[in-house]
Amino acid sequence: MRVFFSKKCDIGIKAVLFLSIQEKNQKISADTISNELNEPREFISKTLQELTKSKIVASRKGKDGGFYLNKEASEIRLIDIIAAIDGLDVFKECVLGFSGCNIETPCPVHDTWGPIRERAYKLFSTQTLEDLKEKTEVKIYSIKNNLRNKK
Amino acid sequence: MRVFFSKKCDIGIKAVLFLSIQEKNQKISADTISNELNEPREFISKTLQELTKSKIVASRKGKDGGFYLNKEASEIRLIDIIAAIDGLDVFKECVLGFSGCNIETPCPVHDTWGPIRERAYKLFSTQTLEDLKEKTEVKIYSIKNNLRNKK
DNA sequence: TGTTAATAAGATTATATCATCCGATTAACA
DNA sequence: TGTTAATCGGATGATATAATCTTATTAACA
Repeated sequence: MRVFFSKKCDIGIKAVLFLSIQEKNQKISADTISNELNEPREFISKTLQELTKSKIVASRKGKDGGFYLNKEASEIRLIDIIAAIDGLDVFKECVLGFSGCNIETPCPVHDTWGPIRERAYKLFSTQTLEDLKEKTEVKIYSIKNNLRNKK
Repeated sequence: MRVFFSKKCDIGIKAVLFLSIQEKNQKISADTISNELNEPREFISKTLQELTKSKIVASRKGKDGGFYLNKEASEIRLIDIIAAIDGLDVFKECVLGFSGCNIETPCPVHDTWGPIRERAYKLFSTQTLEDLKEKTEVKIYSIKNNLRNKK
């Protein structure tokens, strides 16, 4: 079930996080990422293709090909991935779906939602993948272990 | 485009807010609500039917029938409507869609997202429709005026 | 008691999102 | 230079959500 971002966006974030903890410029196949994250291979591949258009990742065809980060991990933020896939409407539109919700004609929770949304935006826009690296490693290794235990 | 809740949930909230500023126990037809909120009549009616099951609103068939609040406005919170339609997963599940995101195996933003989510939950669960009444009136009248100006 | 105007409820259609499939292209390397 | 293994990109299928339609039921009231 969707929480805040679309499934595709979730997948994109996970896949890019996975790439961010690999050796620099190492090419990783969609197949590998799929196995490690336990997400459909084609969905991973489609989503990463989309992210190559916004220059966040790059890809290489052919044998030993795969995906890799197109910038330094310290130059990529989660908000860049979100902007590329879902867009930033979630940080702009009215939380109750009212049209024309702004300071002149605010919805009943406009004032209270504003700061929350701002804080969320900060969360995704201040930290870089480099900042998140340790936490990312811990989480991604736990997925792998979890899968092993289930077999 | 979806922001935080489903379209149906948005519609439910708007419709119940609309009912909350009517004279007590006055029955309002789905048709009227549809016109005032500028939303599809059938969608309004379907959604309110769903909310009758959770006893938030009540309805009366036949001539002069319609929908009305089943409780005092001071006893209904936005979270009650959200729980009835979308459920409360949005306040529980991992914002990045990681499975098993908890204190033991947290996702990279688990710690920072927690307080934001909590604040959002508070926003929807502490204020009642009665508390929001004035703001609701202002917003809903602005929709009507906006529509008139467009004609 | 018949007409009218409303919701109720089930069925259906439309749209967006999610997921998969397959042929074309590409590059490594034997 | 042929084989292999990867992405690319277009097409398609599946599912969930959104929106509509249709018929039944209900209640007011002339």
